[in-house]
Amino acid sequence: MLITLPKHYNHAEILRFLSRNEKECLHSIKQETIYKALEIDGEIILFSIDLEGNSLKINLSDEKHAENVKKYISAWFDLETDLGIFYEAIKEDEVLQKLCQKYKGLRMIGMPDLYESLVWSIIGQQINLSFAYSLKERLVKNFGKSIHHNGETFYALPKPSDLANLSIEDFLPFQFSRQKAQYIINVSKAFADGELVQKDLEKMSFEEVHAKLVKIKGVGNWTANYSMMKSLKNYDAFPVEDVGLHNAVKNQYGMEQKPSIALLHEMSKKWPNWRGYATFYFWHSLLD
DNA sequence: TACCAGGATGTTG
DNA sequence: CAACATCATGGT
Repeated sequence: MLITLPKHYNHAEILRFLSRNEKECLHSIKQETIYKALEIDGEIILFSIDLEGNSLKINLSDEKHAENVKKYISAWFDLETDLGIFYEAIKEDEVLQKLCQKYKGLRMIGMPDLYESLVWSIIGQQINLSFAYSLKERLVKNFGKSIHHNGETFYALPKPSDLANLSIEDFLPFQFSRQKAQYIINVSKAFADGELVQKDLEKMSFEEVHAKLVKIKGVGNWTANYSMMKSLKNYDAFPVEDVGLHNAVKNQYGMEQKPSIALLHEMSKKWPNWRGYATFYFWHSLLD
């Protein structure tokens, strides 16, 4: 199966982003081939992605899920967005424009599954990324399904129902704080009980979705915006409290101190309608 | 060793 | 409503 690539597409930068942490367990990369396992309808499937000319070549463990996988990859690598519009929108900002030239064709690597982005952002709250990856790895390997291929094991994210009925104590051996464990249980219950349905949220306004998300204990403004930009294609969702964004902005603009929230709101006026995409590009600059 | 980490919530003044 | 405490531990 082939997926034709859009106008601006930079596979090298996408690979660089996907390789940013060795402990990443929800996909893996060997010899520039990307592997990912997904749980669909209770069964686990594995697919791989290779760049081939102006297309992505996809190999599947089970052809009957071809359409699902194609849609997944399109959302994961954000293949539908016209990046030219983004680059045009931010041209008033010379610093960001320079980043856009440097990473031209980098697409926002999303999380097509809203549950994944919520769990991941809760894990990442207030701890360093390295530790966050360790926590995610323990969660996935202990509660997620896995599939073997060529002597390797690939893991899929646990489903909400896998975690919804756990207790806080079940998380403690994996070094989750009680608070973090409770937050993840809260989100899992919201999905398992049908309180959050991604397909429904995709039709709602920013304000409606934001309100529904922050109603869950453990989901604040940062988490809601992070998930909306990574999973709901809300490219203006702005996780303004993000420490990584603060550090990247400080570096890129050569500031003495990290910017305040108020200053970031002011600066982001030069990224109209694309504050989330801008944030993603700033995050990417941390890999340089 | 102290301080920070891709925050959120509850309490206090 | 703003400031502070708490979570809890890895990384530097």
